[in-house]
Amino acid sequence: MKIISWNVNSVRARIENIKNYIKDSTPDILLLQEIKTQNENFPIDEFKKLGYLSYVFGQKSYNGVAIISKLELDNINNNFIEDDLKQSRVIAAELKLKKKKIELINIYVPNGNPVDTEKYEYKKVWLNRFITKVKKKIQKNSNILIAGDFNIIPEEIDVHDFKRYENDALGRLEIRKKYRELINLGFKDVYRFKNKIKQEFTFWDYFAGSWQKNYGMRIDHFLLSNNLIENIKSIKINSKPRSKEKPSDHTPIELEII
DNA sequence: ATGGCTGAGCTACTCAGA
Repeated sequence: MKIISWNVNSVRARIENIKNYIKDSTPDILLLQEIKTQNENFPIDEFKKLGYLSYVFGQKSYNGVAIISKLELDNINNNFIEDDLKQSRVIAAELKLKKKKIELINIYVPNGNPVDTEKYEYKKVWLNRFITKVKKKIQKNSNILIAGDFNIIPEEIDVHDFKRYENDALGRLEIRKKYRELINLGFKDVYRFKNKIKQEFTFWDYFAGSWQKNYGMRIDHFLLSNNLIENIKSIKINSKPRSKEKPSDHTPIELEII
Protein backbone atom coordinates (compact mmCIF):
# COMPACT_ATOMS: atom_id res chain seq x y z
CA MET A 1 0.00 0.00 0.00
CA LYS A 2 1.65 3.20 -1.22
CA ILE A 3 0.48 6.43 0.39
CA ILE A 4 1.94 9.69 -0.84
CA SER A 5 1.67 13.26 0.41
CA TRP A 6 2.30 16.25 -1.84
CA ASN A 7 1.71 19.98 -1.52
CA VAL A 8 1.03 20.68 -5.20
CA ASN A 9 0.59 24.48 -5.02
CA SER A 10 -2.57 24.54 -7.19
CA VAL A 11 -4.07 21.32 -8.54
CA ARG A 12 -5.24 22.99 -11.74
CA ALA A 13 -1.97 24.72 -12.59
CA ARG A 14 -0.16 21.44 -11.84
CA ILE A 15 -2.52 18.88 -13.35
CA GLU A 16 -0.12 17.61 -16.04
CA ASN A 17 2.74 17.28 -13.53
CA ILE A 18 0.45 15.42 -11.12
CA LYS A 19 -0.85 13.03 -13.79
CA ASN A 20 2.67 12.24 -14.97
CA TYR A 21 3.77 11.72 -11.41
CA ILE A 22 0.86 9.35 -10.69
CA LYS A 23 1.72 7.29 -13.78
CA ASP A 24 5.34 7.00 -12.61
CA SER A 25 4.75 6.44 -8.92
CA THR A 26 1.38 4.64 -8.87
CA PRO A 27 0.20 5.61 -5.38
CA ASP A 28 -2.78 3.83 -3.87
CA ILE A 29 -3.62 7.00 -2.02
CA LEU A 30 -2.40 10.51 -2.80
CA LEU A 31 -2.87 13.21 -0.16
CA LEU A 32 -2.82 16.67 -1.72
CA GLN A 33 -2.42 20.05 -0.07
CA GLU A 34 -2.79 23.60 -1.38
CA ILE A 35 -5.13 22.61 -4.16
CA LYS A 36 -6.17 26.29 -4.38
CA THR A 37 -9.60 25.64 -5.81
CA GLN A 38 -13.15 25.09 -4.70
CA ASN A 39 -14.76 21.64 -4.94
CA GLU A 40 -16.69 22.37 -8.16
CA ASN A 41 -13.49 23.15 -10.07
CA PHE A 42 -11.50 20.17 -8.83
CA PRO A 43 -10.41 17.93 -11.76
CA ILE A 44 -12.32 14.86 -10.59
CA ASP A 45 -12.63 13.43 -14.13
CA GLU A 46 -8.89 13.63 -14.80
CA PHE A 47 -8.22 11.48 -11.75
CA LYS A 48 -11.14 9.18 -12.49
CA LYS A 49 -9.56 8.38 -15.88
CA LEU A 50 -6.46 7.22 -14.01
CA GLY A 51 -8.57 5.05 -11.71
CA TYR A 52 -8.88 7.29 -8.65
CA LEU A 53 -11.73 8.53 -6.52
CA SER A 54 -11.52 12.13 -5.31
CA TYR A 55 -12.41 13.35 -1.83
CA VAL A 56 -12.13 17.11 -1.76
CA PHE A 57 -12.22 19.88 0.81
CA GLY A 58 -11.62 22.89 -1.39
CA GLN A 59 -11.64 26.64 -1.04
CA LYS A 60 -11.50 29.49 -3.53
CA SER A 61 -7.99 30.82 -4.29
CA TYR A 62 -6.12 29.53 -1.24
CA ASN A 63 -5.50 26.42 0.84
CA GLY A 64 -7.65 23.35 0.16
CA VAL A 65 -6.84 19.67 0.69
CA ALA A 66 -7.91 16.50 -1.08
CA ILE A 67 -7.47 12.74 -1.06
CA ILE A 68 -7.16 10.81 -4.31
CA SER A 69 -7.62 7.10 -3.77
CA LYS A 70 -7.84 3.82 -5.71
CA LEU A 71 -9.83 2.37 -2.81
CA GLU A 72 -13.07 3.65 -1.45
CA LEU A 73 -12.62 5.43 1.87
CA ASP A 74 -15.16 5.79 4.68
CA ASN A 75 -16.27 8.56 7.01
CA ILE A 76 -14.85 11.51 5.08
CA ASN A 77 -14.51 14.37 7.54
CA ASN A 78 -14.12 18.01 6.52
CA ASN A 79 -14.80 19.24 10.05
CA PHE A 80 -11.85 17.79 11.90
CA ILE A 81 -11.19 20.97 13.87
CA GLU A 82 -12.89 24.31 14.18
CA ASP A 83 -11.05 26.85 12.05
CA ASP A 84 -11.56 30.47 13.11
CA LEU A 85 -10.83 31.70 9.58
CA LYS A 86 -12.92 28.96 7.91
CA GLN A 87 -9.92 27.81 5.90
CA SER A 88 -9.90 24.34 4.32
CA ARG A 89 -6.90 22.69 5.91
CA VAL A 90 -7.84 19.19 7.11
CA ILE A 91 -9.56 16.26 5.46
CA ALA A 92 -9.76 12.98 7.33
CA ALA A 93 -10.97 9.55 6.22
CA GLU A 94 -10.98 5.92 7.26
CA LEU A 95 -9.00 3.26 5.44
CA LYS A 96 -9.54 -0.44 5.99
CA LEU A 97 -6.22 -2.25 5.80
CA LYS A 98 -6.51 -5.97 6.49
CA LYS A 99 -8.10 -6.12 9.93
CA LYS A 100 -7.05 -2.62 10.90
CA LYS A 101 -9.10 0.52 10.55
CA ILE A 102 -6.69 3.39 9.93
CA GLU A 103 -7.64 7.04 10.36
CA LEU A 104 -5.97 9.09 7.62
CA ILE A 105 -5.56 12.77 8.43
CA ASN A 106 -4.35 15.02 5.64
CA ILE A 107 -3.29 18.47 6.85
CA TYR A 108 -2.08 21.83 5.63
CA VAL A 109 -0.89 23.73 8.70
CA PRO A 110 -0.96 27.56 8.56
CA ASN A 111 2.35 29.15 7.68
CA GLY A 112 2.32 31.66 10.54
CA ASN A 113 4.63 34.34 9.21
CA PRO A 114 5.33 37.09 10.06
CA VAL A 115 5.77 36.05 13.70
CA ASP A 116 4.64 39.28 15.36
CA THR A 117 1.18 39.22 13.75
CA GLU A 118 -2.21 37.56 14.11
CA LYS A 119 -1.06 35.04 11.48
CA TYR A 120 1.36 33.58 13.99
CA GLU A 121 -1.33 33.49 16.68
CA TYR A 122 -3.65 31.71 14.23
CA LYS A 123 -1.00 29.03 13.65
CA LYS A 124 -0.56 28.45 17.40
CA VAL A 125 -4.30 28.25 18.08
CA TRP A 126 -4.73 25.98 15.07
CA LEU A 127 -1.98 23.62 16.24
CA ASN A 128 -3.34 23.55 19.79
CA ARG A 129 -6.78 22.61 18.53
CA PHE A 130 -5.36 19.98 16.23
CA ILE A 131 -3.29 18.41 19.02
CA THR A 132 -6.31 18.33 21.34
CA LYS A 133 -8.41 16.61 18.68
CA VAL A 134 -5.73 14.03 17.84
CA LYS A 135 -5.35 13.27 21.54
CA LYS A 136 -9.06 12.40 21.69
CA LYS A 137 -8.89 10.37 18.48
CA ILE A 138 -5.97 8.23 19.56
CA GLN A 139 -7.82 7.19 22.69
CA LYS A 140 -10.50 5.62 20.49
CA ASN A 141 -8.39 4.40 17.58
CA SER A 142 -4.69 3.68 17.97
CA ASN A 143 -4.18 3.38 14.19
CA ILE A 144 -3.61 6.89 12.93
CA LEU A 145 -1.66 8.34 10.04
CA ILE A 146 -1.16 12.11 9.87
CA ALA A 147 0.44 13.45 6.72
CA GLY A 148 0.83 16.71 4.93
CA ASP A 149 2.47 20.10 4.90
CA PHE A 150 3.12 20.82 8.58
CA ASN A 151 4.98 24.09 7.96
CA ILE A 152 7.29 23.03 10.79
CA ILE A 153 11.04 22.42 10.62
CA PRO A 154 11.37 19.73 13.32
CA GLU A 155 15.10 20.06 14.07
CA GLU A 156 18.17 22.06 13.03
CA ILE A 157 19.21 19.34 10.56
CA ASP A 158 15.95 19.81 8.69
CA VAL A 159 16.87 23.11 7.03
CA HIS A 160 19.92 24.25 5.04
CA ASP A 161 20.65 27.19 7.36
CA PHE A 162 18.95 26.94 10.72
CA LYS A 163 20.07 30.39 11.91
CA ARG A 164 17.88 31.97 9.26
CA TYR A 165 14.82 30.15 10.56
CA GLU A 166 15.23 29.99 14.30
CA ASN A 167 12.95 32.99 14.78
CA ASP A 168 10.73 32.18 11.81
CA ALA A 169 7.22 30.73 12.22
CA LEU A 170 8.51 27.45 10.73
CA GLY A 171 11.56 27.06 12.92
CA ARG A 172 10.78 28.77 16.22
CA LEU A 173 11.24 26.60 19.29
CA GLU A 174 7.69 27.40 20.39
CA ILE A 175 6.37 25.86 17.17
CA ARG A 176 8.82 22.94 17.13
CA LYS A 177 7.58 22.13 20.63
CA LYS A 178 4.06 21.76 19.25
CA TYR A 179 5.40 19.19 16.82
CA ARG A 180 7.04 17.31 19.70
CA GLU A 181 3.81 17.54 21.68
CA LEU A 182 1.98 15.88 18.81
CA ILE A 183 4.62 13.15 18.50
CA ASN A 184 4.52 12.58 22.26
CA LEU A 185 0.87 11.57 21.95
CA GLY A 186 2.27 8.36 20.47
CA PHE A 187 3.64 8.92 16.95
CA LYS A 188 6.82 8.57 14.98
CA ASP A 189 8.07 11.04 12.38
CA VAL A 190 8.49 8.19 9.91
CA TYR A 191 11.21 9.84 7.80
CA ARG A 192 13.37 10.67 10.84
CA PHE A 193 12.63 7.31 12.45
CA LYS A 194 14.10 5.58 9.39
CA ASN A 195 16.85 8.15 8.67
CA LYS A 196 18.55 9.15 11.90
CA ILE A 197 21.16 11.59 10.56
CA LYS A 198 20.29 12.10 6.90
CA GLN A 199 19.55 15.61 5.58
CA GLU A 200 16.88 15.73 2.90
CA PHE A 201 14.32 18.40 2.07
CA THR A 202 10.73 18.51 0.83
CA PHE A 203 10.53 22.22 -0.05
CA TRP A 204 12.71 24.70 -1.96
CA ASP A 205 11.77 28.34 -2.56
CA TYR A 206 11.06 29.45 -6.10
CA PHE A 207 13.43 32.41 -5.68
CA ALA A 208 17.13 32.90 -5.86
CA GLY A 209 18.01 29.50 -7.26
CA SER A 210 17.11 27.75 -4.01
CA TRP A 211 16.54 24.43 -5.76
CA GLN A 212 19.81 24.59 -7.69
CA LYS A 213 21.73 25.44 -4.49
CA ASN A 214 19.74 22.92 -2.45
CA TYR A 215 18.62 25.62 -0.02
CA GLY A 216 15.64 23.64 1.20
CA MET A 217 13.81 22.49 4.27
CA ARG A 218 11.93 19.40 5.47
CA ILE A 219 8.42 20.56 6.39
CA ASP A 220 6.24 17.82 4.86
CA HIS A 221 5.87 14.85 7.15
CA PHE A 222 4.31 11.49 7.81
CA LEU A 223 3.42 10.77 11.42
CA LEU A 224 2.41 7.20 12.13
CA SER A 225 0.99 6.08 15.45
CA ASN A 226 3.28 3.70 17.33
CA ASN A 227 0.80 0.91 16.79
CA LEU A 228 1.55 0.99 13.05
CA ILE A 229 5.33 1.21 13.14
CA GLU A 230 5.76 -2.47 12.34
CA ASN A 231 3.78 -1.91 9.12
CA ILE A 232 6.34 0.49 7.60
CA LYS A 233 8.00 -0.90 4.49
CA SER A 234 9.74 2.25 3.24
CA ILE A 235 9.71 6.03 3.38
CA LYS A 236 11.16 8.16 0.63
CA ILE A 237 11.35 11.82 -0.30
CA ASN A 238 11.13 11.90 -4.09
CA SER A 239 12.82 15.09 -5.24
CA LYS A 240 12.36 14.35 -8.94
CA PRO A 241 9.08 16.31 -9.38
CA ARG A 242 10.82 19.45 -8.06
CA SER A 243 13.24 19.31 -11.00
CA LYS A 244 10.51 19.26 -13.67
CA GLU A 245 9.10 22.14 -15.73
CA LYS A 246 6.56 24.27 -13.85
CA PRO A 247 7.08 22.43 -10.54
CA SER A 248 5.40 22.84 -7.20
CA ASP A 249 7.78 24.30 -4.62
CA HIS A 250 7.19 21.13 -2.56
CA THR A 251 8.07 17.58 -3.56
CA PRO A 252 6.22 14.35 -2.66
CA ILE A 253 6.98 12.15 0.31
CA GLU A 254 6.19 8.50 -0.25
CA LEU A 255 5.28 5.92 2.37
CA GLU A 256 4.85 2.22 1.81
CA ILE A 257 3.07 0.19 4.44
CA ILE A 258 2.33 -3.51 4.54
C1' DA B 1 18.55 36.75 3.52
C1' DT B 2 14.07 38.90 2.47
C1' DG B 3 10.45 38.44 -0.66
C1' DG B 4 14.09 38.83 -5.78
C1' DC B 5 9.06 33.62 -7.90
C1' DT B 6 4.54 31.64 -8.55
C1' DG B 7 -0.61 31.13 -8.55
C1' DA B 8 -5.51 32.92 -8.04
C1' DG B 9 -8.67 36.22 -9.16
C1' DC B 10 -9.11 39.05 -12.56
C1' DT B 11 -7.69 41.83 -16.41
C1' DA B 12 -4.12 45.81 -12.68
C1' DC B 13 -2.75 44.62 -9.13
C1' DT B 14 -3.06 42.63 -4.39
C1' DC B 15 -2.72 38.75 -1.37
C1' DA B 16 -0.46 34.73 0.08
C1' DG B 17 3.09 31.51 0.43
C1' DA B 18 7.77 29.98 3.53
